[in-house]
Amino acid sequence: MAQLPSMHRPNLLDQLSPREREILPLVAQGKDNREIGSILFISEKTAKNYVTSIRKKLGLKNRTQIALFALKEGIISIEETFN
Amino acid sequence: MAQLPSMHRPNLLDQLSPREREILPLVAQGKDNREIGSILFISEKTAKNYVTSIRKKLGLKNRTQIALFALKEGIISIEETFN
DNA sequence: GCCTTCTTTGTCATATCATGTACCAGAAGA
DNA sequence: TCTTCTGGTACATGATATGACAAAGAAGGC
Repeated sequence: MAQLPSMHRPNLLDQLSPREREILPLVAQGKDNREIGSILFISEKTAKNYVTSIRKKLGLKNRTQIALFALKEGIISIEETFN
Repeated sequence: MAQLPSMHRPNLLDQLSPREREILPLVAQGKDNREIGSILFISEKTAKNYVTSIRKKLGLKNRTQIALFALKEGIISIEETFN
């Protein structure tokens, strides 16, 4: 049986702060830390900290897995990625 | 109108060598170079080189974009990723 | 068939840059 | 007080740029 994107397990996404939920789709679209920083007007270092925090909270190994997670959860659709 | 995964543009995938086509889905599943190396019994360095070559041939910036590309093209499905 | 010549492929290496890991700390606000 | 947002340092690991070389195959002429 299929899993609807909106019905998560005990809700990993709720563990993310509002700002982290802003970062997540940008990572998932294939953007690097420098790009994320300039989009949100924060430093690359801060962007990096958010990505690390997201990754740890979601229990993932790298930012590619963050992207795949976001797609699985329906946070972004494949059409809204890079090009 | 929707685009079928099997009808590519002038076929980017044909530019990839057989070995590169083996590497591509592994990248797309969120695996790092060390994992790819041990799966294919080659060194991490060699895996690294293949990923670079794939990325350049496909005109992408990083391995997250490789993953997103592979999903768009239907080379892998979201279900066959990491966990 | 045999001998070049060119190209592709697969392999590994070194060097540099990006990302990840592990913290810390101040400001602002609920 | 507690969380969130922000930026930072220091170091480890992963990713990217580039070079190199051997093996194998295609293509052609002799």
